[in-house]
Amino acid sequence: MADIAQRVGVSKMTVSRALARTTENDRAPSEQLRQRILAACAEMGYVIDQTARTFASKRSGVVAAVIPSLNNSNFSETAQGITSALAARGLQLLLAYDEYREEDEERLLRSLLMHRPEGVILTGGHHSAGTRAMLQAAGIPVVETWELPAQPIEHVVGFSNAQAGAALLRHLHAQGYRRIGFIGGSSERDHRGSQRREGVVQAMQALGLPAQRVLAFGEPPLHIGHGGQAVLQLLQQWPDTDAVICVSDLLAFGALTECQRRGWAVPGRLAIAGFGDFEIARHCHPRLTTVALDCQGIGRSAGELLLQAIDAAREGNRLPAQTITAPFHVVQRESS
Amino acid sequence: MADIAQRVGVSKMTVSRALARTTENDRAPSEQLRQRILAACAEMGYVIDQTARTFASKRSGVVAAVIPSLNNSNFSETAQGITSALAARGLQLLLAYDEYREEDEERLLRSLLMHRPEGVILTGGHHSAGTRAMLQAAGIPVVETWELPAQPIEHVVGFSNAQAGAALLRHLHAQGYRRIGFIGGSSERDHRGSQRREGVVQAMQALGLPAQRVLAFGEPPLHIGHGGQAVLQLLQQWPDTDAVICVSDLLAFGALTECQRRGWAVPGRLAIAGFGDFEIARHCHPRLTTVALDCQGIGRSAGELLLQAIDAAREGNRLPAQTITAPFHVVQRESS
DNA sequence: CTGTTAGCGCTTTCAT
DNA sequence: ATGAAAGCGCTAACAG
Repeated sequence: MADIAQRVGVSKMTVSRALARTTENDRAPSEQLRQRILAACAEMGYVIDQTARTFASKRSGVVAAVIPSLNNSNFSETAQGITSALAARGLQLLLAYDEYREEDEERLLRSLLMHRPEGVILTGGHHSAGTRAMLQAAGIPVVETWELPAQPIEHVVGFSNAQAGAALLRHLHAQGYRRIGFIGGSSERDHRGSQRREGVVQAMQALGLPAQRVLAFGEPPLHIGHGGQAVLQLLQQWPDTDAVICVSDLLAFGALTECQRRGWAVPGRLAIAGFGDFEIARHCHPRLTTVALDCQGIGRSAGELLLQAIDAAREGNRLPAQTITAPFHVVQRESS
Repeated sequence: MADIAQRVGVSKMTVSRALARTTENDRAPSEQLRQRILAACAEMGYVIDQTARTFASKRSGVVAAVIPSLNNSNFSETAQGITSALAARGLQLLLAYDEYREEDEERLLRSLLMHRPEGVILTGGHHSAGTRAMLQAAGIPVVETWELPAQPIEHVVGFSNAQAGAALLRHLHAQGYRRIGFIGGSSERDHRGSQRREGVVQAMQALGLPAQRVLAFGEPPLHIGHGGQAVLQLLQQWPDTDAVICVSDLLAFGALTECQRRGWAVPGRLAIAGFGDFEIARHCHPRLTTVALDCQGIGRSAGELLLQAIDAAREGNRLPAQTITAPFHVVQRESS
């Protein structure tokens, strides 16, 4: 920066101001001078050192987020939503993923906090005491997403996975299906999946349906392949099943193709419904009945909420804890 | 850190050494003391400030990568491969994506370089003069992936997309198909797609096949839906086409389901082949003939290569430019 | 609109 | 094995 300053014939401080966003009590140099300075930077290939800037200003310009997996289009869409919200204000997203290993979340969060993010976005509402303590100590705003936690850390942008599951079950019931099964993951690692299952089971019971046809199959992250194996097991165990709800569209698609390979008509022999409205659900044949979510919208809202909280924090205030409920709706398609 | 030091009754420097990895000329305190220091950190919720550490040591512990899109499983697998290679050495991945807008790459790279990464991984081999200049000025090791650039910036982990396209064309030819079409993106934005197309066209010509059935359809990122529209247009224009190569499995899947909706047998009426061996290609019905790549392996190799280069740089040396060729192979499945 | 001074929290270097 | 001093590149605060 000193080199640039010397080259242009001004002080370091003027260069600093030309490269920074203008604040109220620290006004920018003239536009003409600024252009000369930018030109000098470009010529010399100078890129300002964000590390030093962060260090001096105590503002990292970074937001940290933890998602379960990159390889799930739902979460990568949420990440894109976050990115777009932050980009509008020049903040960077530092993204980490734990492949559904929640025991890793703490370690991951620690290494994220070392980078002094100005805010944190988490997926889900189940977090260890250690995680909560670290966030508390960091004293930065937090948004939890994708669920509606009973005891939120602070802000929330989510929806009730249980209600969404129940809505889908009631939809199939209204279509006339009565011997409905559910396929999900075998562990408690995927809390959102478990909540959907509970919502489905409760809705079954409320409608007086038998609620045994519930299969826990495979460890998250669940892939397409799991769906095929699971549907075979389901039909072997309860051959008269007439419809199945899958914990995600990926599983539903796997179930669908397995049925096609066996020559079982979907929805004639078995109706299939998924969850998430993945791109594949809108395009496979037959198209999948599913629950549509605005994944990118969840990310965008979370990002915008965090921006508000960060703005407040920069001015020494604290944004009161907010909970934003994201919409979902059942989409009726050809598979049921 | 001073607080911790005071609490334990040592100097800041001893705390610093307890928290740092031991270097040769700067040895760690006794294990017992170290444990006392770590305990004090945990008690006080202290997390070391990576910003200050980076600033003082001139080592960020960060590697930056640019991929075209998060929403493409090929690239997110590569990102996972990079992450796993870096994690082994405690380095963080700072990931950015440009949604195939190469004009954004420069802007993206600038904001990445501000974080003073110790190395950079790029996707593809087509980069602007500005990008090259910035990387040159940054003086850090660079790995390009997913292509074999004619003039690499430095290191490369990739494969020839043209050869891969040609191999797939020859495979279909060997199966007996003669009126083969190609569906790809309409712009030059996706260089890898263009290279595949060129490989396919050259192989057609080499085999004496007519090479007109080449459709450029839609702007990247191409989705499943594009495949369906494109295959309709292809068959409308050249009704006697007996096989089609799609620039990615996503397009191929879209083409497949469109055929199914129209009642066209695949491969009876039209054989379909994709590219990338996405999960969907292994599970749809019929399964897709495609070109399999080790996406995660590309990421892991790129990460490991970069680690070597970073190690060399830390010791003041420079790793000679290396090119690693990643494998691909045609996978014959039911769709052709 | 521009400049000067001090210092952010840590590691490097050198000393003991 | 541990400590003291210096300083990394930038911005805040204040001065003009």
